[in-house]
Amino acid sequence: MTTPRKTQFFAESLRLIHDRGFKGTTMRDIAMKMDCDVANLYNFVKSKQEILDLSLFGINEEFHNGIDAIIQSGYSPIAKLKRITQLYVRLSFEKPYQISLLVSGWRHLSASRKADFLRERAAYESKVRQVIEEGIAIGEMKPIDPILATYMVLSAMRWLFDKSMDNSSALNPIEVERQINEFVISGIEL
Amino acid sequence: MTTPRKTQFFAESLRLIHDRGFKGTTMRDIAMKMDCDVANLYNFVKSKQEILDLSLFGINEEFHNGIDAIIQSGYSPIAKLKRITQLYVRLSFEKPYQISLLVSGWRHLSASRKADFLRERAAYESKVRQVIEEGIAIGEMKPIDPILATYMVLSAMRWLFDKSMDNSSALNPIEVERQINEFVISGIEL
DNA sequence: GTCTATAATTCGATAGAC
DNA sequence: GTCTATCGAATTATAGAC
Repeated sequence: MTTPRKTQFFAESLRLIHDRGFKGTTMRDIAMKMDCDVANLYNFVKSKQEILDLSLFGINEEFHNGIDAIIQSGYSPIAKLKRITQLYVRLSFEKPYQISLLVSGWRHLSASRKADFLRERAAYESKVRQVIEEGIAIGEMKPIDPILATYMVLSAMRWLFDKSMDNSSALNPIEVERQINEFVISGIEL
Repeated sequence: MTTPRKTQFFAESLRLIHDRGFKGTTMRDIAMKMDCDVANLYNFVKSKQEILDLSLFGINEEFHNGIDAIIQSGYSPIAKLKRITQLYVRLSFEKPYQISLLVSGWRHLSASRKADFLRERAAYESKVRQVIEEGIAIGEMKPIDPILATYMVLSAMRWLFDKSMDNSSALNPIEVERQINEFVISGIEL
């Protein structure tokens, strides 16, 4: 069951985890934000670790589903790449604190869950790489190293989640998406 | 005084801090790697926090000095940008664990030192932005948003330190630098 | 769902002998 | 520089009453 209180619990937790890191965020910190006692938090999760697990694999699945839908579409490699950046930009604006987990928070997963995450991440990086390889093969893209290109394309957007939660920057999602796509595509299009 | 033992202390500390995070790394963890007792570590620093402070502001100064030398040179904006990526790539290979601090470890600085760091970071981002603005002004670069361009250019390299410490990837620094520069410049050159 | 109280562990740091 | 020993504080998590 998802209650408003539970929703607030995850929202406050993720904000704190982003600001102070997972280990640097205590259950007391979260309880303070929730204005309740520490013991209450265990109504929502059975451990602190579970906050990270549920949040991280939630956004992970959402991202993977989006990628898979794009990969399986009939679009050209360039069009697919544009849709992938579009997906990443949208998620960075809508769920910046979850994206933060995909970028850096995953390090604090348990050893077993971390192995799961890294395996899945390698899998979707491989999917993006195959799009680029296909683009090169059909002459749509430059003969760039597909592995490096994958890292550069995905990494070029990894500042966005951090700025989108900064109210002082006031970015326009539409304009940001347009400019990121132009930059990325210019760097890779033949 | 810098002894071999002290050098090892910082090396082991930085590796652990990268893998487990600053809060997730304990003085006991470091002592274990050093094969000595916890108390010995306080011969090298007066607190755990000082490990982060010294390491982070050390690499920070090195990076800033490099940027400043490039900015003050007589090169064209495009050439300056190439040299900046060259500097970033070189440091990512030579000192990946320190670069990791610049990318994410800075969050665990004390409030006062964190403010210092963020001020200096904004200053050098501004310097890079001015190079791009000049490049646009003289018609060397596309009329891209200079702020977004700065973030994209710098961010496009932020995966590198992480891969360079991964022995299984075996990247060639020269080739990586060439491809990153080609990607970045293609994305921004008119 | 909320609270009080507390168990059990782990942490950074210090004192003082050698 | 190295060690033993330990302090005081902070942490996650649980038990049990309301």
